[in-house]
Amino acid sequence: MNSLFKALNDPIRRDILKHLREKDLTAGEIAGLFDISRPSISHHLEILRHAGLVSSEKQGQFIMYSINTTVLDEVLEWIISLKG
Amino acid sequence: MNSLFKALNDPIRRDILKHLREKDLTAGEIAGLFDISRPSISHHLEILRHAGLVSSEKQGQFIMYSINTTVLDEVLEWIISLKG
DNA sequence: AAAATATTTAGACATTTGTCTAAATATCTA
DNA sequence: TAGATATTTAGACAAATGTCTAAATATTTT
Repeated sequence: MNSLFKALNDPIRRDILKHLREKDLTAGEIAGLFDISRPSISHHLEILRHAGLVSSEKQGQFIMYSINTTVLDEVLEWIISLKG
Repeated sequence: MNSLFKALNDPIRRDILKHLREKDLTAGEIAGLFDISRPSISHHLEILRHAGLVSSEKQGQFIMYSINTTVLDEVLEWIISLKG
């Protein structure tokens, strides 16, 4: 729960998720979409991965990232229960 | 959007919202529910207020806080659009 | 095998965040 | 009007966060 809200609390990470919604992307492709360094993107991806929001798979020398939205159900339920 | 995710990214603030869901509370009553200082609670309340998640009304020497869940619709829509 | 490419890890650094104590402001009560 | 109560504001400080450059690891290509 904590790691989910934490992962969502950054505009770059939210933007990464929006892009991954369209299609899977390699770390390099994701880095190319933003004006920050590759190591910084790598760090953001690790936070998203730790929250379960993305998964990664090594494909040769590339690493392909995909979104996993099922963990967001927990957030949805939390918010909905608050709106009750 | 940013201030909303930021406000939600703290367990104490999320807990304050859960309590306010039950009934309106004064700043002092809220402070009594947690093991941190009154100024810290005051600071958390200011962040929630800034995000539009709570509103406050002065009642004599007290300040009564209420939850406002309508701003959460924006978050809900963001998440749902991500789940597509 | 060496060079090139893709990505992460390590370490440094400035900014933001959450907490505290002390002081200020406002309201109520004797 | 004093004193008590409720809350915030101000300022300090440690910890967390986001960024960077340099170096390490792994894979592909020549």
